[in-house]
Amino acid sequence: MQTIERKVRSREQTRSGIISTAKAIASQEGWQAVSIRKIADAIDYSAPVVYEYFDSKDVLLDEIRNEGFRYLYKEYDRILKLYRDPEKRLYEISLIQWDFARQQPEIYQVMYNLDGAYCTMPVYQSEAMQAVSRIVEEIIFSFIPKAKESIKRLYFQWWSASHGMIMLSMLLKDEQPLDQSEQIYRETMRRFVRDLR
Amino acid sequence: MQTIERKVRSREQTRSGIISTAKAIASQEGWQAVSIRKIADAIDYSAPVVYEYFDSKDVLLDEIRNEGFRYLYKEYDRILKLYRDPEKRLYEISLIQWDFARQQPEIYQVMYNLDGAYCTMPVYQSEAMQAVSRIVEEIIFSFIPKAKESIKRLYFQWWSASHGMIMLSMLLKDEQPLDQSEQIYRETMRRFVRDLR
DNA sequence: TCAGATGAGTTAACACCGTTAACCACCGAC
DNA sequence: GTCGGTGGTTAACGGTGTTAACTCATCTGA
Repeated sequence: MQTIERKVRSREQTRSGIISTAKAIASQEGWQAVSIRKIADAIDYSAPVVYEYFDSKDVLLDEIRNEGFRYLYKEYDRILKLYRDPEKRLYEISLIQWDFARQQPEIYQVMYNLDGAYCTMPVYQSEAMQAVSRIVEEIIFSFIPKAKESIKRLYFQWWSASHGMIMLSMLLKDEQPLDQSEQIYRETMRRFVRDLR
Repeated sequence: MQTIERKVRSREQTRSGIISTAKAIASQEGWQAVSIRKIADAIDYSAPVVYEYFDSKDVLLDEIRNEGFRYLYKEYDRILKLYRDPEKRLYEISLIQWDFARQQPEIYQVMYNLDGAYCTMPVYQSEAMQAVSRIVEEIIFSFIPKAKESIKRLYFQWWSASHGMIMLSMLLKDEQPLDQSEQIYRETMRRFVRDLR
């Protein structure tokens, strides 16, 4: 008789298999092409087993989205340990945001409901997203200790600047090479951080 | 026998009927809920007649998107006639962008493939979008006459700043009131325009 | 006036989608 | 040896975009 751990491990394996094939399909054919049946086929199961792991397609997408935010959190945390200067920290975090969107665009898409990816759950209610927000807000605070409202405002501006340019770069990538966009992005974020002083 | 004009007019009426009910459904239930059959029902036809007017759902969405860009173009043009100062012009255009996104979010969504709206045709190939780009680039040029590359770069930065903040404001509208976001938006765009000097 | 063409609109179908109910076969326990 | 649960299946429901085939009225030309 297989131990209970063994069963749990196997469950977690197929669960992460569902997630990673969903991401794989999205990466190759776009989120619009991701369907429960296609995922099930890819992992050699019938469609209903997917529902043993995720109540709906929506919560599957939500899980992938949260995975994305958790990944970002981890990376931001790494930067926190790597540098002490708040200016440097915020700039490096901006770069991570760029690299993430560039290397895993599907995840970035589902995080912001971009390009056919559509997840009903509101982003701002995601615990993982709030953790990410908190970490950046803390950096900004250590930078210029102001009232909470001001910090929120500055974070909103930083987020907008970063996300806006990333989104537009992806949108125009066939017109304006990504390397060029990256250069402008770096300069813009550097300027933003500098002007914070 | 009804004249040929009469027939053409009727055709154009049902055509614009299709477009406006698509927008109406999107406005009330989101783009995800927009289906050919639902549109057909609303205009008291069967589904296939929609295909007499639009080859596919995709080109219907593309038409709505282009309508959006044409509207923006018209508004920008109005500003051009209203003010002569390039600084004022660019700032006013930024405000139009905001009002447009706020008053007709469905259109804004389909223009940028946001929130479940998904149109395959690439935006940057839209003639209407390019006209909008040109008009803003010309304003920036009259501002600071530089090489074409620099203008494109500045336009990209302006567009990013505006679009990024608009998108995030919509995303966070239940957390951060839109009026507050608008205030920050105005200040940010004002600063952008000022720093251009 | 009557046959034929035209064209607007329909129904029915195909293949897919998310989701759920019903079922089946196996495997450990008593 | 029979029972219950567990992991998996098939089949179905209502919906999607899209197309082929059909109907039927109206207009055209002889």
